[in-house]
Amino acid sequence: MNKVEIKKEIVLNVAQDIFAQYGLTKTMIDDIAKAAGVGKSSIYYYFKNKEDIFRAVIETQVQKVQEKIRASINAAPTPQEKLKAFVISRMKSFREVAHIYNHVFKDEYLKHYEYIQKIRKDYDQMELDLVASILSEGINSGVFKIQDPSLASFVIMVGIKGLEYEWATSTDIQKMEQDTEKLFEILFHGIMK
Amino acid sequence: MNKVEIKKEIVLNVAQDIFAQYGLTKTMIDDIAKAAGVGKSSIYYYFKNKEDIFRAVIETQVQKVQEKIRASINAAPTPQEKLKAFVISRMKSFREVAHIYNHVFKDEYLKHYEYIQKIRKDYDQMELDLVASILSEGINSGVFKIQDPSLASFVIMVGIKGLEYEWATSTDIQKMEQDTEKLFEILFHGIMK
DNA sequence: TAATATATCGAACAAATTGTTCGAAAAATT
DNA sequence: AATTTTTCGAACAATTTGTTCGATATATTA
Repeated sequence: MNKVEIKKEIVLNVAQDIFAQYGLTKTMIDDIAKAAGVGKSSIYYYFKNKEDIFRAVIETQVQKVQEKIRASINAAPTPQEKLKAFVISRMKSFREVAHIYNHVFKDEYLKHYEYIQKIRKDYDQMELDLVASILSEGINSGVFKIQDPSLASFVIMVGIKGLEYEWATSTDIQKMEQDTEKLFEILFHGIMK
Repeated sequence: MNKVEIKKEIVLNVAQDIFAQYGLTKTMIDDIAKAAGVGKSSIYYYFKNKEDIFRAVIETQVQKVQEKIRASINAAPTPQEKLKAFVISRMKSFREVAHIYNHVFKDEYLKHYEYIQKIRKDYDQMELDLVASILSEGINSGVFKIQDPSLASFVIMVGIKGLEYEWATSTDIQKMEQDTEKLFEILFHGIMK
């Protein structure tokens, strides 16, 4: 990582915190510049404009969430446990980025419809593929009996998203994991051979 | 409370939340108006300007903190327990208004030096008087041996403020109360007859 | 009901804010 | 020493936003 990339990283890190607290519109370039310890105009040496920084922050966040989820799935041995790992890891990661998540998907989603929508859509598709691949693996190894994996993963994702609100308001992670366990107990007995 | 006062109260309540989150400068009149469900210009029927709302919010907060502290002192039977009640109640109240407290006394204290300084000064004086009166009561009832109550209360207040940072960063209220207990154990044995 | 007072808001404006550009000056590299 | 890379102050343009004002709606009073 060369010098420019390091500086970019620094700016991105402070921008992440400030955006998380204030959102896109209420964050000023000078806020970021001051926090990063550089002049306001220097920011434009690294990024095209404010939205460019915001986009980079969001993309970094999304990528980190993806990586965490993938890692926890890979660490799980069986398809059943992979599914559980996916749900729990997703839940935890979302809680970690809850602040910026609120700004992106609630406060200001109207103004920046286009590219936020695209990021969201891409992310949703990636999750769908992930779940579908877990299900396929389960079918191949003979533990799941599913006719249409992509349909099943769609249903699973819809279910998870339906629980999002409940998870967002709860503070007891252990209880959430227990609830997830219960959910999957029912789900597994519906699809297991 | 008449209609105007009720509306003022509503505006003040939403303004409190928004100021707590964004601070004075980053809060827009329209944010408050939208949250209160009124037109932007209607706000000016109730308040002179933005700072007027901010000042009212701060004053309300300060007053509520004062009331809580006074109530808990009155509920305590002995001077020793009144002192303890003061410290613990103050600590808890400050934690409750921590968000707005940060904005008022950290982020923007330079811009609005004059009246924030005055509010702070008045509040400090009130606390000083409160502690002094508790000490006086203790002296009169013969449980405290103090030459100069106002000097002693000044020292106590300085001590409490010195602990503020530690309290602000800690999340374990029970531990904080235990620490306070220890502090007062020492203090009491120094001043008790 | 008519008349008066109270309450609300849209539109417009002035002032301030702030994202962005640009050229010059450091700092680093060749 | 020359050239390239990096940084930033100052200025500008565009936007934002606090505030005003007159008109309209709603409530009150006579």
